[in-house]
Amino acid sequence: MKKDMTPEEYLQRIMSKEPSETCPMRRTLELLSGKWRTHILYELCKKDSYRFGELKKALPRITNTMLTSTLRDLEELGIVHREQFNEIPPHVEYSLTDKGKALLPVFCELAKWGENNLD
Amino acid sequence: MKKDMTPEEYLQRIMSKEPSETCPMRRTLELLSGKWRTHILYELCKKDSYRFGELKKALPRITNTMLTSTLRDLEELGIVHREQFNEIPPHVEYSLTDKGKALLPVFCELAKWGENNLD
DNA sequence: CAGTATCCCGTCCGATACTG
DNA sequence: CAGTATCGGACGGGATACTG
Repeated sequence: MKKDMTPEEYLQRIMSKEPSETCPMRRTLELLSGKWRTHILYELCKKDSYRFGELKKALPRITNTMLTSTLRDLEELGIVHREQFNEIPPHVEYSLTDKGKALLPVFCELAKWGENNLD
Repeated sequence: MKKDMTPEEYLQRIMSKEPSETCPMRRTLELLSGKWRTHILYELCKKDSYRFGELKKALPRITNTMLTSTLRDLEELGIVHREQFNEIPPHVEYSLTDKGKALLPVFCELAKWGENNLD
């Protein structure tokens, strides 16, 4: 985005280029939909890496099943990296890939919106 | 956000202030979750106002039921404004409130992420 | 035109128990 | 510790028909 473009102008450019059905925005929104995806990603923003149990503690209402399957989905999308250490007891670490870290500005804007517009 | 803060620093500040369960971020993510909410909001960014049928055409896979109920939800949250003209045939216009327009930078960052990271 | 009203289905998701 | 396996239920969401 050129420095002299307002968000409006930038969006205008994006929107005008794309047919509505498969445009990047729709696909992006699709990627991030699902009950837990954004919550997990936000959590992963906070620290360099997380172990399974840490994530579970940070998101107390998620179940094992959902945490596992959502992490797998995000891994497959190239947003989350999973590193398995062959130790006993098992040891796995989750972190954001570069693609995942690129979401940081998104969360930043969401945070700002929340601060200014909630309640 | 002060001009000299990086997104990382800003997020760091947000995150450190808040207990994890009811923090603004979580509540914001909650607000925007649901299969159609972000799609409708993105659509509403494109033009000053939409009629019901226009939105339906722009989102061909949504059903009447879902469009109505999601719009009602967003109206209740103060994000969408509904204006009803008492004419025959009926005429209703939907637009973003100021709170809704404040989401523009979020969509902007999402668009950028999509451009750089899809495929 | 801008919706309701109904009925109904599939998948998402949770709870619980178990394991390498 | 970091998960699977299994089952079941709710509810998000679809299709269709109808209306002020």
